[in-house]
Amino acid sequence: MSNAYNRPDQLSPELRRRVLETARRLGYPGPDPVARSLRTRKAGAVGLLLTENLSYAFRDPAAVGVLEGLALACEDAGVGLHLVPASPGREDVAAVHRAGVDGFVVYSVPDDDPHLAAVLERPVPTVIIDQPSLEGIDRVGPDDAAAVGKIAEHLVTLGHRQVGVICMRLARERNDDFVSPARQSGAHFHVQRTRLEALAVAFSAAGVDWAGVPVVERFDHTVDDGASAARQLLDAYPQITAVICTSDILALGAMAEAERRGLRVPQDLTVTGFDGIAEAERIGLTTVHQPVLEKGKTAGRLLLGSAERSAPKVITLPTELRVGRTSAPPRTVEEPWFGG
Amino acid sequence: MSNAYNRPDQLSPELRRRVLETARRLGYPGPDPVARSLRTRKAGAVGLLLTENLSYAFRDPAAVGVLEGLALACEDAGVGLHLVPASPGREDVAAVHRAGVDGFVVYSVPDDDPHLAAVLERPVPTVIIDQPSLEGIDRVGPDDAAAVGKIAEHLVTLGHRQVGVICMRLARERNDDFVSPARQSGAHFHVQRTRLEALAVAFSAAGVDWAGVPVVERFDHTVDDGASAARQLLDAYPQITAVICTSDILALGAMAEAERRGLRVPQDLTVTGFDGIAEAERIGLTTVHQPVLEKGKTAGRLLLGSAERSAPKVITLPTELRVGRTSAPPRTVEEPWFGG
DNA sequence: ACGCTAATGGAAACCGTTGTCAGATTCACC
DNA sequence: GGTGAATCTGACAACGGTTTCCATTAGCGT
Repeated sequence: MSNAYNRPDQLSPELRRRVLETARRLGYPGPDPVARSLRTRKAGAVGLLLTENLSYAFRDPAAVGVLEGLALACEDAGVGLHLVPASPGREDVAAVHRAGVDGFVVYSVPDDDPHLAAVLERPVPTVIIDQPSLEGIDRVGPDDAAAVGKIAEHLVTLGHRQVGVICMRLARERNDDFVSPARQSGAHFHVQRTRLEALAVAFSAAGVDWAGVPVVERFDHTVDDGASAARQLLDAYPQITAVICTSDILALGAMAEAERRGLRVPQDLTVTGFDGIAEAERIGLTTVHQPVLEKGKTAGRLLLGSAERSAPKVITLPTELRVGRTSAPPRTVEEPWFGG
Repeated sequence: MSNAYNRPDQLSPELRRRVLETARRLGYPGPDPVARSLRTRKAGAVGLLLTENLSYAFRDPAAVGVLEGLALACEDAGVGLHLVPASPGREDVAAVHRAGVDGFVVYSVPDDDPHLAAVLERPVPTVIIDQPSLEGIDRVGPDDAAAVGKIAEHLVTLGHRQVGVICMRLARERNDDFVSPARQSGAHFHVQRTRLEALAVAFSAAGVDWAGVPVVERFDHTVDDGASAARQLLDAYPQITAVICTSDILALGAMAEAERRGLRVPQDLTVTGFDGIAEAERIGLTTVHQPVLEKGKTAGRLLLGSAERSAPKVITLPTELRVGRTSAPPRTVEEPWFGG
């Protein structure tokens, strides 16, 4: 029976035809995939863990890009992509245990997430994206520190010294407010922590007191949240000349808020993003582009093409500063028209 | 052993502790999900079949919305979402057979797709989205005919009689060109066929000879393809006063092409879309909004909350005409300024 | 001390497939 | 007709859990 379905070459066409015909007559629906998986020890699927509000995962083009790249790699290999149900709130680690997969990709979860711990306990290969390095685990991601450094250098060169920052959530608990230094350095989202640290280093080097730089955090990752964060930031610190956002989505919101309050970008206010999504490019946002599709694809390939289970690999993706129409030198209030 | 993990109440805490401790000492990674699935006859996952270029699925916000809604429903139920690898080109039906899932959701595949046939052969419940009704299968989708009717009525009322149409792919083979009547009526993508038919009915009723209305098809579903389709359409039929697109993405492309050739929208050219994606709303595109998130969520609920396997359900979702800033009466060439 | 009941631990059956292996059958060819 | 190869058949043991069922034991009352 098994042969008729799986190895047509081992038996005569006539017999195969007869077997299949009989099977159909008996209403046999074909081999059970689960039983097959048990026997062959191959699930034919890779699990994707992203402990995020799904609204985040699907509404952020950067995240969708990663998803697409991963799905592409899976499709090439003919294996399924199993999205593990893991709400941020629910501590339902069981879903990780229940997933019949040959490996996991972990993307953008806080480093203290119990789901992540559960994945690491499973005896299957794992690749992490945009996460802090873990002993013996493959990793892929951009050099966030260097990428943010490019943005910082760009702004410093333009002359900005009074800047404000808008960032995504830093921990599992909500804090839609200004961020304390402790919360900054203790952030559980690797990407956000790294970017903030890199900004601190770069601006400190330029003589800016980082402790005086306001950082506003938003739990949800939407354009509207970016706008409200910008409002909060500019209400409290109107002297700011540049708003640095850790994602393009937030930057789009900041742009909207700038327009709302009559600030011209970039003449009155510089806004920068991060990721390089299509819409950012369309409107000419100054940002750092990272190859999100490649990120997902590379992770998938790493996981699936694991013929050589040799040393764990760490792949760093290139990033590129894209100077658009949203950054310019600050307005020189101290040096009026006769200055210079 | 099983009891120790799954039913702590059935055995003494002492024994449970001992069992778990021993398991840990032996490096036992917890129950194998596949074996468990085999025995319990529950895979804990639903399969999603969308035989499309993944670039389509992930780049069309409407499709992403469906995906998000479905993922949301799965998350609520604590089951995984298994994306079945099915490229449009590859006839790798095996992937459908190999998927260990408790049910399938089928979205936006041609009605003659072998993958779809393979899904229907599997002895698991299935819900189809935006597909032609099938005997005994749950279905969810908007009333496409009525929705398109609203657009048509809007345009007819405005006075448009010289219209052109841009639609998505109608069959599995590529045809980036004008569409013959035969291809229109024989389209294998249910949604597209229905929309074209509804347009034909509405405009015929308004006295327009549908056979004379040019329809341009694009295989890929991108803004650029929408633009190139508009170019092809307007090059051949410059007298057209309204371009009807069967998706917002294509409409965005048509807008870009209009701008490129110096046509003002809506004064010189009316453009309409379909779906009601966020970006369309942002720019004020006249379109028909359909609740894509609800579509996915409803499908998921239907599949998962199947306590009552009674009669197959068909759920029709509401649509809403959203008149934006891209539709207006046609320029009255025959009746200049003194007309009236 | 005895018998009954309830609680508990352990053994065995089962889920549906794949892989192997021995034995039976067919067929061709010498 | 005998031999060998090729092909087919049928049985059976895993895979790693869950579930049922039975035997054992403990607890309790008389």
